[in-house]
Amino acid sequence: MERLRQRADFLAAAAGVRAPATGFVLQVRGRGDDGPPRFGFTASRKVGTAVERNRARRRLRDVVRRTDAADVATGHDYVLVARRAALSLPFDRLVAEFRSALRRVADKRRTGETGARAHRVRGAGKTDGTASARPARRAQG
RNA sequence: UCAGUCGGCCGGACGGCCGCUGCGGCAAGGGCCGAAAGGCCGCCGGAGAGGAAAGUCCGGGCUCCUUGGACAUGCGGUGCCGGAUAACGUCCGGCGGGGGAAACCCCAGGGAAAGUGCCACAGAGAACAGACCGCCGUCCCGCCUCGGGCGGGCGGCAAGGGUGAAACGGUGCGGUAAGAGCGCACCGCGCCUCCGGCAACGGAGGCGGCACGGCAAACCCCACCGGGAGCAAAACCGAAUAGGGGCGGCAGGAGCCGCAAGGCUCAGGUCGAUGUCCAGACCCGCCGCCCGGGUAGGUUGCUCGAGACGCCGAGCAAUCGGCGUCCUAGAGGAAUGGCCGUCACGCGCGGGACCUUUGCCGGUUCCGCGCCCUACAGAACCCGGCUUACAGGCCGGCUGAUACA
Repeated sequence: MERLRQRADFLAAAAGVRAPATGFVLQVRGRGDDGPPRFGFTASRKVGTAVERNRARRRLRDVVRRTDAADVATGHDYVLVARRAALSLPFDRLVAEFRSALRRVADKRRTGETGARAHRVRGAGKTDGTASARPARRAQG
């Protein structure tokens, strides 16, 4: 997994498409090339103390690591902004939320529209039933 | 065993799957990103948060700044004595004062006879203090139920009451009209001498009749210490763009001066919604190359150090010396983890057995289920301290009580 390091990259992603969830807010920006996707993680002071911020960032990092491939587009930067719930939510729930958020973001980018379509997309994310199938396939490879 | 007190230590364990960071070794040829500097990509091995990593309150190392140094002034800090230390406001050992039955704990603990200032309220009186109640008189006046009493005047008194944080030292005896260091003894206080101690200070003796209230976290005085900023310090490498300097090539209307270089004048272009005129400001060339400063960015600084552990020695101790062994996190939108299982510890609920009891309560142990699945908390240049936070647990010293021997 390639990580975002420069402050400018984070600022650019913040201006892109966003998809809120209980545990985090996902922000995506197309870079305009076809390199590998990159990920950044942010946990502000609002999340809690230094210990809690580190823990939130590490959990989100592993959420991304276990999801990989499929819904992630090449040539895009993804930033996960941690919320306080990222500390207490069950891990499986976070993984499901991340898949849902990825799908919503992809829809938004395809239609070029935001706002009105978000309701339908959020409903589609809840019916996602492939949560347990993906890690199993990973184990074979 | 219980109660208290002081000090030290630990602060989950094991395993599975999947990851991260840097180090060492092996490979050494290539690929990718970038304009460059530089970065990333392979396999194996071992390593990877704390006692406070925290607050950023003191003290240092290190780096840069004032050209460098000295002194003075100002400002800030510290404040019993001795020792430890690189240094400290830290630590150790003492001294003095206060608390406790004791172990032990607490103290911002220099100077108030260098000066200035403040001491509210209450109270009669508060800093060369003071008669409100009261006590006393062989003094004077008046009245009466007349060897006495009452009231008033004059005078004496700081013992008692009352106020206050504090009232010209306390207790006792003598003394007196009543009283008072007025006199005496003891205690306190001040001064002097001697003795003990490196010293803070302690002890003894003598003298003084008591003067010298408190506040210096009020100004101040005295002694000692301190230049400022901080790793986003700082060093090196180094784009794009704008601007600076230099070199070369090409272009350069008209007139005048000049051999020439060049100079002057008139033209030329840009500026306001547009055009003309006037005034003003600016440009007064274009292209290529080179140089230096410097921003983004990159690399270094970055972990071998007042280092850790063990043994021996010195010292009451803080600590110091010697010898041996070891290398023990180095990130940078920030690695040191995520998920799961088993176990331990703790807490709660239910049940069984045993001890105790009339019984309840209580204690021990076993089983099952549930909870927390750990508290406080995450290195950010590095050390020495201080302060604050902390579930639970372990060990030891000392004091007191009880039991046994």
